[in-house]
This record gives sequence, C-alpha cells and structure tokens, in this order.
Amino acid sequence: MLDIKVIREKPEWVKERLAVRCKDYSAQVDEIIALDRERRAIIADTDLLKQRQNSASREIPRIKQEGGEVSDLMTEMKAISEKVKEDDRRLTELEDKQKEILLAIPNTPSETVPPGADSDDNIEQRHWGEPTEFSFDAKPHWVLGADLDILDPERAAKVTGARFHFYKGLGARLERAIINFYLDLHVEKHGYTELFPPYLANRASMTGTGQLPKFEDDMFRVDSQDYFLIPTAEVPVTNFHRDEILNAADLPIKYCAYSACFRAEAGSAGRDTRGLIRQHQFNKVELVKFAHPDTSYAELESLTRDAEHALQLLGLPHRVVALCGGDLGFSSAKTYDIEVWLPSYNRYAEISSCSNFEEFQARRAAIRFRDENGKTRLVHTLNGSGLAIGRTTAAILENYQNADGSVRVPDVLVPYMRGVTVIR
RNA sequence: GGAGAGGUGGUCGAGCUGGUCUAAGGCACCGGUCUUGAAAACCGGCGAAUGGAAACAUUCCGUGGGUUCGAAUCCCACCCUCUCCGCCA
Repeated sequence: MLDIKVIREKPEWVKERLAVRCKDYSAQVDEIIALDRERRAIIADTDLLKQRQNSASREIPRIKQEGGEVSDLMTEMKAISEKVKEDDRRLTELEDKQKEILLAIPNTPSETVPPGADSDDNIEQRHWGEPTEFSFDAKPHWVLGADLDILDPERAAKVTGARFHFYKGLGARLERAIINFYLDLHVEKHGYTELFPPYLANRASMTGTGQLPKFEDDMFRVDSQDYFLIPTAEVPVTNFHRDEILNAADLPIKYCAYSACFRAEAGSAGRDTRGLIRQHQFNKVELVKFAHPDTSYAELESLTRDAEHALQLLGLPHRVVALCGGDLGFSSAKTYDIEVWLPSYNRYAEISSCSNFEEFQARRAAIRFRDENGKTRLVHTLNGSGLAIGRTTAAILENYQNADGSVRVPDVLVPYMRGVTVIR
C-alpha cells in the first residue's frame, strides 16, 4: 500500500513512478486525492463536535452534583450525538472506499528499475557457468522422470487432477535432499533462522503481503473457513511479525522457510503443460528479511547472492536479470530474477525471484521498528526464493543426465541422498 | 466439540456497582543526580494512529455492532488464549 501522504504531496511523482509499469494509474491516484480531501474535511468537523461532547460529559456530572438543571444541555447533546454518528458513518464509508482503491494500486518501482514492457526487456546483470553441451540427444526432465520411474503425473491426475505430481523412489528422495541442502546452507552459511510455517493463512495475512484483495482468483481457498492455501512461505513468514514493533538493533531479521506452495494460476493453462515447471502444488525454500530502510537495497543484493550461491554449489549454470517495469510484480519496488539453464527449453528459466518491497507490505501489515530517536517507522520487507525445489529437480535431471539415460547426483547432494551418486 | 475463566499501552497488571480513566501502579527502557567506575537509591521522561505549520484536538482497553448526553466498564455477535472433559496423529 502506498503512503497517502506521499500521494497527497507528490501526486505527479507517484503517477510517473507507476507509469514505469506500462500502465496508467492516474485515475486511481486522482480519485484517492479527491476522497482524501473530503475525508479530512469531515474529520475536522467531527472532531470539533466530539470535543464539545467531551467537555459536556465532564460538565454534566459536576452540574448535577451542584444541584443544577441539565435537561437542556442533554437535549443539545442528543442532537450533537446524532450528528456525530451520522458523520462517523460517512467517514467510515470514505475510508473504506479510499482503502479499497489504495489496496489495488501496485508499488512504485524503484528509480533503478529498467524501462520496458515485458520479460524481453529485462536486463541481464551477470551470469555463472555456460549452457550445458551434450554429445547425445538430451531428454527433457519429464521424459527422464518417466524412463527412470521417479515422476508420475498420470497417477497424480487420477488422484487429484491436472498439474500435480507424484515423486517416486529416488525422485522423492532427490526432492527431499534439495530441500534439506538449501535449508542447511542458508541456516549454517548465510545466517538465516529457520521457520516451518502453517500452510494456511487467513485473509488479514494474505492482504498484508499483497495477494489480496486483487489476486483472490489465483489462490486456493478453504471453503469451510476463510483460510487460503499459501502461494509461498512469504505469506506466513512475513506476517510472522504483523502488527509488531521491532527493535532497530535486531535488524535485519532473516528467516528461511521450507513450505509446499499452492497456486490456482487461472491464466496459465496451455503453458509449460509437461513436467515440473508449472504445478498447482510445488515445494520452495523461501528467504525473508525485515530490514532497516537505509540498508534494504544492500540486503537485496546479499539475498540474491545467497540464492545464487546455492545454484553455484549445485553446479547449475544460471544468470541474474533485473526485471523491467512491465514485468515487475504487484508489491515489488525492485526485483532480480535468477534463471537456471534448462536444456529442454534451450533457455534460462526462472528459478528464483528476489524482491525489495520497501514499505509496501510493511504498511499493509503494520510491521514497524523503533528507530534511534525512539520514533516508530515502517521496516522494509524483502524476500526471494532460495530456491524453487521442483524447478531445481528439473534442472538437475536435465543438466546432469548421461548418455545412457541415468542422472548423476551433484556432489553436494550425495550425503543428502544417503550416498547415492547416480539415479538409474 | 462441551463446560468454565479470561483478553487493558514494550511487558506485568489495577480498573469492570457507567461520569476527575484525560487508563493507576510495578518492571523494562531513556536522561539526570550521586560514584574512581558500576550497582543501588533518588529526580525526571516514557504508548500508538489520525488531523494540524504549530499550539492542540480526536481516536484506540481482542474484533464488529448496540444502549446512553456520556462506555475499558452495560447488552449482542464473532475471534483468540488458558483450565478441565471428549476426540485424535
């Protein structure tokens, strides 16, 4: 959520920043300003009436005690009371309307976000390794998965529906090995505290991180309760500190969390229909930081490096791109995607998205800290995949496949695979 | 799921026969006095949000409604926590 004060004071700047997203939000900004003007006028009026109310309710008991007559005063107060209630109703209406619009406006992109309309305009920052070369006909991971009998989407479709997977045997062990490798790496080498979160979150939490109200259709909702299956551990982990005031000395606070993630992804039909790339349920280790505003961009860099480090230890070729304005997510001010080389796609494919949300989520979720002067300020929240597990499995299967159809296990995973070095 | 108790500022906790609650007090925290230094003691400060240039004003006692001139306090609904019982991995 954007700061109403900034919208009020620098509306043209806000519109300009939002335009980087290649969409025009001028109408919404103007409407907010109009509502805000009326809202503040009503507050000023009503506060005067309430002040009169308060002073009268201090006088009434005093007059009574002195044996005075209060019925005239009570009659007057009755009328004021009616007016106050009416004004409060109108005020609530305006606030609700203003908040509704405010919640639907995306974050203002940082000044460093490159211009551009879609992913073709993203800017490569750096790359590591080179695309894997094969001296034989390389198979896509879904073929390897079937041939090795370690992935079973057909039975998952029977048991549940399209876009779910069973992992089987060493496939299941590989997925589990990657989860543990990532968690151990971030806890032991990068200083994150591990959280294991609930997989269901309530409406307030989903609103706090920006999934609601705008993207309700992308979520799985539990019918019997107003709970949602989390689309990412970002939701429970960021809301871990919702409505809290943190100590400045504790910042940055760094968490990593494994969770299953659930996405209804209404618009995705027809894309990436085979394999592990786009599923309704997938595994992910997420990195989340609560940072001081002065250092949040440095924290974004180190968070991205932490995620890249995992791919480097796995020996998977990858690159980092800065998302352009048109490709930026709703809540993000700045995002780096990490893309891993996927031979079956013959291109780099997203495996992590690392973002600085600045105050956008913190304002929605009321996550503040007490600064050096004792003032409360909003923290900056950041998160990034560290990394997506299913896509890692796909990348390993494809990049580490041998001519005979077997797959070598990356060295760092062998202990997690209980000594298995080749899946055959 | 059933019965009972309870949700008050960073924390503990008083208030809960409606009107100096304009939320006591303790602890924590910050500043000062004292001290070689520290502790203790003493003095002072110390919640958040909104509106306002400021003075200041308003709002907030789990959430949302209601009664009243006036609600932390009374009424209704819901949420959560604790204790006991039931069920359960």
